[in-house]
Amino acid sequence: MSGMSGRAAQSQRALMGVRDLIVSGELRAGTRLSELTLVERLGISRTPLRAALAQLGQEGLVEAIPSGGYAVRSFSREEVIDAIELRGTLEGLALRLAAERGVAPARMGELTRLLEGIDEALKGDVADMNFDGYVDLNAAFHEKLWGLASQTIRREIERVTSLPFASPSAFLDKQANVEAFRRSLYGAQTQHRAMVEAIALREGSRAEALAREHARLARQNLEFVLDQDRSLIRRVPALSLVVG
Amino acid sequence: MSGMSGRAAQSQRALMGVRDLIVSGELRAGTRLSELTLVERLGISRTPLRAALAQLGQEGLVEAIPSGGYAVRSFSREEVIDAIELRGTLEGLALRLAAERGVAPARMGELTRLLEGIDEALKGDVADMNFDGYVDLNAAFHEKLWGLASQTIRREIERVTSLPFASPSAFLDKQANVEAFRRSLYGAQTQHRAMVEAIALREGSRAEALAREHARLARQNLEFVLDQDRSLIRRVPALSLVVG
DNA sequence: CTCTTGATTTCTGTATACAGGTGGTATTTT
DNA sequence: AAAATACCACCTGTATACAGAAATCAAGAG
Repeated sequence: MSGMSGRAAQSQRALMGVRDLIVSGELRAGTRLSELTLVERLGISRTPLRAALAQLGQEGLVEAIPSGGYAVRSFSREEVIDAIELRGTLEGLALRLAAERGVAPARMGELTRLLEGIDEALKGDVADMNFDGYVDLNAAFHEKLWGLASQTIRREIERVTSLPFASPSAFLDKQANVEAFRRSLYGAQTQHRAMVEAIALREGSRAEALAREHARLARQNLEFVLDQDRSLIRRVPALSLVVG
Repeated sequence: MSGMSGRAAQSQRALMGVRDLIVSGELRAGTRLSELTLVERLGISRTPLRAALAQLGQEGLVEAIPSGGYAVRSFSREEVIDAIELRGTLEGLALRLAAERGVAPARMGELTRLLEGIDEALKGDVADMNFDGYVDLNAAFHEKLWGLASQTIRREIERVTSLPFASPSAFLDKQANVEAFRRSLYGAQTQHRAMVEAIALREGSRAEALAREHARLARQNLEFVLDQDRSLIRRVPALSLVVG
C-alpha cells in the first residue's frame, strides 16, 4: 500500500489517531507510547507513526524520553495557565499589528457579520441560547481574527492552539454545555465587539489588551473546573492531562 | 551502522547538516531539497534525513511542496520583521511574568554578574571594544533571561529563535564585526540593565516594553543591511534567504 | 526476605527495498 | 513549427528488515 490519494495520507492518519488517543484520555499522562502497540492499533506502519510522534513532540503533547521513545506529557495547572497566557499574548500581537497596519474593509465586514451571527445565537436568556450555534460561530470568528495576522504569526498561534486546553474553544466543546460556561459568553461577545472596534479605529494597544483579557476567560473556566466542579474534567477534552 | 552513542545521533547530524547548508547559503532560497542528493552529501541514510526535514519544516526554514518534498523557504522583508516582532513579544511575555511572579535573588545575581562582564567588554570606545567577548556574553545573558520563563514559554522562544535571522545574536556573528553594529551595543547594554532592574522592582509592564524595544534593535540592523549596505548580506548568516 | 546480577525480551533508531506518482523530454501529429 | 501525447527517469511516501541499547524478569547471593 503506497502513494495513496492525499499527500502523506498515512502520516496524517497516524497524527490524528494518536492525538485522538491522547486527547480522549485513552492514553493517560505519563504513559510510554509503544510504537509497535500503536502501529497495531491504528493499522499503519512504523514510518508514518514515527513522523506523527515527532510532530506531536513539537506540539508539546508528548515528550521525548531520554532513553528513547515518547511519553504522553502531563501538564501542571501553572503550565496550562502559561499556555493560555501565551495564546493571549500571540493573539494580542496579531490584533495590535492588524490595527496598526490597517485591515481591508471587506475583511472587517466579514468580522462584523460573524459578530451579528453570534448576537443572534445569544438571543434570549441563559436558558434558551443557541449554544451549539455559538460554538461554531465563535470558532469561525477566531479563525478570521487570526487570518488578519501574517503567516509567521498565524503559524505560531496555530501551534500553541494545538494544545487542546489552550484553544479558544477548549471549554466550548458541545459536550461541555454547562451553565457556568454559558454565562461567560455574554462577556465574551462584548469583548469580541470591542476587539473589532479597536482594530477599525486603529487602536493597537487597546486591541492587544483586549485579546489578552479575552484569552483569560479560558483561564477562568479552567480554574472553575479545577476548583469548583472537578466532575467537569471528563467533559472537557484533554483536561485529563492536567494534574493537580 | 546503528545505535550510535547519542540519542538519535544520525538525526542530529542530519539536522545540523541541512541547516548549515541552508544558512551558509549553499542551498539558495527556493531550491528543492532532493533527499537522495542530501543523503549522499551528508553521508547518512534517508530516514534520519527525513526526520530532519520534517523538523526544519516545523521551524519554518523549509516548506513542504504540495506535490511532495521540501524546498528552502524564502523570506520577505516583512516576514523577517514579523519574526523579530514575534520574538520581542515572547521575550516581553517572559520578562513580564518573571517580574510579576518574582525571581530568586540567586538568579538575579547571575544576571547582574553577566551585565558587569558585558560592561567590561564594552570598556573603551567603539574602536577597541572586545567585540567577540560581547558576542559570547550577550548570548549567555539572553539565555539566562529566557531561563526565567516557564518551560512552555521558553520552548516557544527557542523555536522562534531557531530562525537564524530572528535570533538576538543574528547580527552579532563574529564575521559581522562592523562599526555600525558595534555602535548599537552601548544602547543595547543600557536596555539590558533596565530590563534586569525592572524585573527586580517587579515592574512587569516596563520589563515587557523594554524586551520588545530591545528586540527591535535587530530590526534596525536588518534595515541597515538591506537599505544602507547590502554588501553585509553575505557576512550575516542566513540573510541570503531574505528577498527584497 | 531483599538486593544484586545476569540473561532474555522488547524496543527504538537506522538502513534499505518497494510502489506509485510527478515532472520532464522526446516523438509524433496537426 | 507548435502543440499534444506518450514514454521514461527520478523522487517521495511507505513498509519492513536489522542491530544495538534498555527494560524486565528471574535466579542466586547476602
